[in-house]
Amino acid sequence: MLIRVGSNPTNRPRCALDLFGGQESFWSEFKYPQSAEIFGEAEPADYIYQIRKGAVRTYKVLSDGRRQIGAFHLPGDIFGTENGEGHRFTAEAVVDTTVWIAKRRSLFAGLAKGDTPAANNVRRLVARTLEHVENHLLLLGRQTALERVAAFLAEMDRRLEQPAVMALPMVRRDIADYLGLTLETVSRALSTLRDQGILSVTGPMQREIVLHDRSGLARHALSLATRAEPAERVQ
Amino acid sequence: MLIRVGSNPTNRPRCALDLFGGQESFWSEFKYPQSAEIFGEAEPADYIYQIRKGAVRTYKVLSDGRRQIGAFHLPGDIFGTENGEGHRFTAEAVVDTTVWIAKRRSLFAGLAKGDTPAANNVRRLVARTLEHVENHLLLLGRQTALERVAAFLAEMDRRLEQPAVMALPMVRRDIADYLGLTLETVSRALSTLRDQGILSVTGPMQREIVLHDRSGLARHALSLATRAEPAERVQ
DNA sequence: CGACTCCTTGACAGCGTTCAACAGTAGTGG
DNA sequence: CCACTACTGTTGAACGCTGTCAAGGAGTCG
Repeated sequence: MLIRVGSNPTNRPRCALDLFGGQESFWSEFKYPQSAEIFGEAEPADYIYQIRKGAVRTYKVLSDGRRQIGAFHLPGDIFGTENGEGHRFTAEAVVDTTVWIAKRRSLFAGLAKGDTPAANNVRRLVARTLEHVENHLLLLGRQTALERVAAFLAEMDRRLEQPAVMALPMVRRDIADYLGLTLETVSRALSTLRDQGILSVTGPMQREIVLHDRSGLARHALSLATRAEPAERVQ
Repeated sequence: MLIRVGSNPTNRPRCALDLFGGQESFWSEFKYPQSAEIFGEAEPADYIYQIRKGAVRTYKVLSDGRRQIGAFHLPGDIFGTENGEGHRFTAEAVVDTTVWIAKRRSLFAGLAKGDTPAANNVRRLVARTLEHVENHLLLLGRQTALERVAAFLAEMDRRLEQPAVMALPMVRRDIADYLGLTLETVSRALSTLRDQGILSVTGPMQREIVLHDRSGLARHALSLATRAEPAERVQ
């Protein structure tokens, strides 16, 4: 149905997230069922969101249906921090998801009043967003399918704090649309890594990954060139 | 040699760019010859730059030499506005380039003091950067070679304000590294558009483009899905 | 049980890359 | 001025990575 489904917004837990540098702010808790749209592209950006539980994908869609997922957001992550007039992505719950929502007005009001700790935190947040999307440019423009999947797994492993079993919340098509591939290619890359002994794929829907060889994975996920050792242009 | 080559930084024209909302600031003029490095990845970001003349490319490089250009900057554009500790891109002059440079400290000092016009301008600048890079994600992840080249030409046409003859400052390899393609594929796409009568390629180095059919070009450069007309997923 | 979704795997095709040849241009030094 | 070299761009041919199409198994849900 993709309509906004929220719990009663009147129960507002007071949660002083460090985003505000000690200034207490009011956040409302909302719940979205799997595949529910949290906000749509070009909608006014009135709130910012922090995930308590679940996962969210933000994406753009071309007129013929091709989709590019810009990011996955996991518990603790803050999203919806667009600086402009409205959202530039659509946000959907990957699985049943609980978020805390705060009005942007209060946030930027504090920022405009010279609340430098809050301002710095917001800037750091935007900087992280920018850094992620810029690294993703390099992945989408210049890496092979195997490198992309390895980079994705390494990213998830890091963000989930290297669990013994990595439970991916998203389906193969989501991964594919995040990496600019097809779901078949993602599946094949996972099989390749499995055949190399780098990981195991388990779970009822094959969505649990056990990493046996993190350095082997890192060998597939490329690193940036260092200034000390200038890269020879291959071609 | 790629070392910083600057004119005497002591001559400082006073230029109140509207970035500061009327607050006058001091900018120094610098000149960089073709292919000179303006700043390197991970260098401290002490200055911001506005282009007076020429063009600049910002890029990342993988350890094996694969390069992804994140953006081209043209006269009037401001770049080097990273929020974090240091630059996350390398910036090079595409051709002989003149820039105005301002110290970041003065800029963010005004921002922290609650200078809301300046703060809003900086935010708008970062928002534009974010918007461009997010659209580029969609291009790199989900568009064909012809669509990418058409989108690039449409972008340059718009930014150069639809000149009769579009003089591209960058070589084919730069375009390819911006679009995630090879230079041969870029050349082939240009030939295809030429054979379709959409443009002509002229000039001594084939770097002058005359657009005959902008709507024909727009037909190749895809548009985002609209909310009113929900996209049927193709596959 | 039946319909549906999700995932894997195989066969094949195609788009873009790779490799190569050639032409035009710019820069350099005699 | 001209030869020489390096760089840039176009085009052709072949290859290969990834997409497309298809089949089948496993899990989920009513």
